[in-house]
Amino acid sequence: MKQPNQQHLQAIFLALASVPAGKVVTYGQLAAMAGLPRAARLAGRALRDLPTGTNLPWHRVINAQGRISLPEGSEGQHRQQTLLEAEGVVFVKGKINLRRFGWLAQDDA
DNA sequence: TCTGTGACCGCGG
DNA sequence: ACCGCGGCCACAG
Repeated sequence: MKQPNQQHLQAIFLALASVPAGKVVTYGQLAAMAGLPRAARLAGRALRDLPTGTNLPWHRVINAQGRISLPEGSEGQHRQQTLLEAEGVVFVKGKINLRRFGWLAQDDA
């Protein structure tokens, strides 16, 4: 019997745990950090399956457009934005400037 | 084995 | 800047 590849999810969670507060990463970057370059969707699935009371910084993961990937107006979306703002992340018109808050993307201006 | 689905990504129009 | 389309990876039926 074949059970879900928890190895990959494990790697993703590990990478996620290494993301510092006040910084964010995209699903694609997170997957890459976990050693899965083209598995952005897997990262998304991993977070979706994540339990509610997890201690992992799931909220520091956003899409490549600098936007929160949860349904607009959903509770999760609002909670994620609130958590990020509490860490100092700034939203401009619903979007985050990855140049400033992206962990891998070094800031400049 | 083949088809459909998803907290994604990047390119064009 | 918004929308649509194809591509990608892993999983479920």
